[in-house]
Amino acid sequence: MFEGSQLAKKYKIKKCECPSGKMTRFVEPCLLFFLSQQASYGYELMAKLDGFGFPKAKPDPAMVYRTLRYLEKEGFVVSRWDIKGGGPAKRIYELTARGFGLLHLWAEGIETRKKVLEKFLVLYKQRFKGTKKRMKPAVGRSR
Amino acid sequence: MFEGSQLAKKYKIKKCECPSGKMTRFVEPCLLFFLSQQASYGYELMAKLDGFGFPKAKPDPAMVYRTLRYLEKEGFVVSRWDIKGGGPAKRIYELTARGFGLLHLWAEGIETRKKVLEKFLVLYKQRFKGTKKRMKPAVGRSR
DNA sequence: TACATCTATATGTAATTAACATATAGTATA
DNA sequence: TATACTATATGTTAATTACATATAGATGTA
Repeated sequence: MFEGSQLAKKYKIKKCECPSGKMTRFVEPCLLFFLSQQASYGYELMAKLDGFGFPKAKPDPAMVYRTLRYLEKEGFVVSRWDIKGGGPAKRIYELTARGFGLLHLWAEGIETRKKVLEKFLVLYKQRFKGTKKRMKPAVGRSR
Repeated sequence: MFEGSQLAKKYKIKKCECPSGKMTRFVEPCLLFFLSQQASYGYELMAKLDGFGFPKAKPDPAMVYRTLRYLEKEGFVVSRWDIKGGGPAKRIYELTARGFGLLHLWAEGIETRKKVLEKFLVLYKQRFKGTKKRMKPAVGRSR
């Protein structure tokens, strides 16, 4: 996400020191949402995630498949095998009523998250507007 | 964050199953931002975090102190002891030029995160507008 | 037909990050 | 002199992600 960034180069901040591009447990709500649109299976859901504009280039298959199994174990989705179509058998997942409930809950949480990030960005832009983003350390302290 | 939520009750979703209120590594950029305003120390920074509208009620002292030591180890902040003021000695932190760089990098990352969350919410609202948020599972599948 | 490639699902393990618990100690106040 | 508050810090467990690898059917192609 930040590799090759101009800022990272400027301040000699290596990749490993950079803020991670993780979106904590964001795969789960995405899967729930996709399944709320229509039943689907792991491989296809992975492709949808790929086009979602994730920070990380590629979604991890492990995350997708394990999350789906977890959701089924907890009763948020149900699955059945599809051996009709071409290629290897697919495990088709469908969202249950509880699954819809979880999705709505996630949406509330994501709304909150977004607001917190927005608040940060408002304060940040306020603090640095007009500057060249290379402020000297502030002197003195609070109280 | 979701305990006591109407939705959670409605769908019998227990606390432990709920999406976590975590904001991955969000303490770090907040500390950097506060220090970009003025030098400060752990206990005071913790209080500022508290008022930031975090999903979790109280910030974890362990996170704050450990993050500050990490930032110093990596050269993003420098510290000195303050034994003048009342109460126990305080370790005052100041942001370095590299620290400012890291903050700007974080701001870029947070902007990206926010956009991803926004995208999710737009699609979600589009999908469920007008419904009572209790949709029956979709039938049929893709292709 | 043999081989590579694509589709599809799945698990094992290491690394990262957060959460919870606890220790230490100086200062203020009741 | 106990109690609460301020202040910093570390040890350990739990949660979550990242990376590696296994399996296997179907399809294309040399």
